[in-house]
Amino acid sequence: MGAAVSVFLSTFENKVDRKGRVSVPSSFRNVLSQQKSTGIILYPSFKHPCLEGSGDERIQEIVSSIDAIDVFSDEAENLQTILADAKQVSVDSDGRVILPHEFVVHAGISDVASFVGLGKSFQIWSPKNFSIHRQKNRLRAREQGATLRIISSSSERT
Amino acid sequence: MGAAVSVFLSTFENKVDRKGRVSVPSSFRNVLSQQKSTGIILYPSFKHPCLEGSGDERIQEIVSSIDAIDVFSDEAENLQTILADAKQVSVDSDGRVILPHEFVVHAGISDVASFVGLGKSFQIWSPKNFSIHRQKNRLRAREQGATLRIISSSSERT
DNA sequence: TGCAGAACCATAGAATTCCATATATTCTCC
DNA sequence: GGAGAATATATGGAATTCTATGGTTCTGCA
Repeated sequence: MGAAVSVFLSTFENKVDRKGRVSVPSSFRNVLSQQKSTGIILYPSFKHPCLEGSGDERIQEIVSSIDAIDVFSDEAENLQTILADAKQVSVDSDGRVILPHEFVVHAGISDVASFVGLGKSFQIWSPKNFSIHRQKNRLRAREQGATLRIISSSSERT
Repeated sequence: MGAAVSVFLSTFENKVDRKGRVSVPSSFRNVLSQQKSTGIILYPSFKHPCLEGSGDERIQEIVSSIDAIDVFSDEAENLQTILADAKQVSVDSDGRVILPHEFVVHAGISDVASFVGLGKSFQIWSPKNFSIHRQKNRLRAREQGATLRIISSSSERT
């Protein structure tokens, strides 16, 4: 077991079997258990052909956000859309989850899924789409000199 | 049984049979039983061609809201309209409810109903109407960047 | 008695749990 | 430091349980 970091980090490629099962990277599972999450929340990204994932305690935050604003506002409906599209998947005793079929389709996943750590959350991609996405991001980051900004913003918190 | 999150989540399409019976998604039933609801409260949505649903303790909240505001205000009348239009339906031993005929008509439901989780409450749509509604919302959410806002707001915690 | 609603089976398919194994990684003891 | 043991991870498959759904019977009420 690597030294436990409390954030989702790095990228892992795992196989998706015929039933849609896929192992959650063990380091991700450690983060989840630290968060006391009993499961994982997944929802299709608005922006990209991938899935957004996080511990299920995140759902409480979304629900609270909805409560805090006008129930009939666009904003509330945006957040509700996430809830409507989201699914909770439970991690089985072998550390696997089942990717719902619609999600597999949305992300263009066939037999391999890339788990991409983003700190507080993570994404699930098809390796192919992710490598394209990654290359685009790197190019842009280099042009914009994002490195400095990232370092300074991450230093706010342990 | 997946680890239960105590909110209505995700979307399920279930069949409505000739008698108007339809299965309540099992995860919704879990939320309801956690709330100690003996039944479900349904009322037609003002805004959309769909039904609003929740556990029956939600009615208490609406009643309190009415008490809290000016009895003769428009808002009070809106809330009272909800009470007047609402119906309680009971969940049978197989986990099904019967959708009242007027409600089926209001929502344009024929033989399939979509149960849409919105956190503390849920909606029931005809799949067709819902897919239109959903697409509109997703487009708007994408433009308004709902995803980013959630991620950043949750990262302030803990 | 006839009808509508409720309770009661029955079952196919889906989802969850359990078991087995290959591979990689870490530990231990020499 | 290194060989082998013990552990952990990823992955495939089988067995079991749960859910959704159709049909039938029962019951109260007009």
